[in-house]
Amino acid sequence: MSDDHKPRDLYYHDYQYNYPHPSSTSSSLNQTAPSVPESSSSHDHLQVGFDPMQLSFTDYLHGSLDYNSLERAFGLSCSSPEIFSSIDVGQNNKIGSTGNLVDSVGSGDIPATPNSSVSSSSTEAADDDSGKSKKDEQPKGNKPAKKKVDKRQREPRFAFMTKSEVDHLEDGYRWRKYGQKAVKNSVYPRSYYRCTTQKCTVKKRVERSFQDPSVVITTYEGQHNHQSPATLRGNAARLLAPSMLTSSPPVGPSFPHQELLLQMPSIKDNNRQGDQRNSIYPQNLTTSTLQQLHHHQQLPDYGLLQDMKAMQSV
DNA sequence: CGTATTTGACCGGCGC
DNA sequence: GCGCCGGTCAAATACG
Repeated sequence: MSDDHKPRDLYYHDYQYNYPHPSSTSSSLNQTAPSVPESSSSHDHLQVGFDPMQLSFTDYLHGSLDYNSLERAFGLSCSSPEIFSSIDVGQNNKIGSTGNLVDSVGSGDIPATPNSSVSSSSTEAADDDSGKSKKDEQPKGNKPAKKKVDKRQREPRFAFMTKSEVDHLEDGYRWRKYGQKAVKNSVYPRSYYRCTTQKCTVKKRVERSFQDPSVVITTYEGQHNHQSPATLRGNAARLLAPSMLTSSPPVGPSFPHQELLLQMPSIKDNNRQGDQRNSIYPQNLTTSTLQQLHHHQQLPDYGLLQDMKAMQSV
């Protein structure tokens, strides 16, 4: 009962934002890329000079509108086997391989900079196979009329590894926690969130790496079909400090600035087999890139471009 | 009082 | 066929 001493709270390290000023921790992403072992060797190791000032974590979320396109845009087709193999959700697993996942990053990719946060991410082709689709809306208690219609209708996933003190990162959207489960290879539980927007079916999982507690793995599943509450209140600003604009969660002062090491996982299967073609370090994710995506995919506006433009103007 | 979170149970896929 | 495990539900509880 109560509330304060639940063991689980331990997992939620105090929500403290020790993050320095964004500007102070900008750019270091490049440093992570190189740490990737042999990997790149000769392939296109896209090193991402991800500039937080141009694109924020939130943007990635928006970018998730179309993982495939992003993938394409980034030229992901190559990569570092190591990171990918572990992060790759390809098989019927889930990014849950926390241990490995983090290991890759935590071991050498992540600068031990306490203040700076680094994250990596990966997407999963819509062709997910876990097939855990069980029931989407039918009550489980009763006899569901339809059983497995949408058998494998899994949404694409997009995972982020973020070095952060807070488990639940503010991304501008409102989430409702609907479950928490202990993960097999981790002492930390995995939390399940769902976008609170009515028709939005986006879900996200948040778990902390047990090997490196400072790393939080956030996996987004699905695409928002609406603008983020934060966006509605202000674009540019939101990108820099989403939480400040979100009136909802009483979170800290600002979103811990992080640099992302984006990893687009392979579309899983296909021909990869532990080879070498998966992962990546995205190139600079610039406005143009997004615009391209936007254009190619004819994505709804969702304010993404506006955001980007706003950012540029800033 | 309304909303969000917690938490145990349940479901279904997968590997053995 | 059985057990394990991830994912989700929903009642109970906490909180503002």
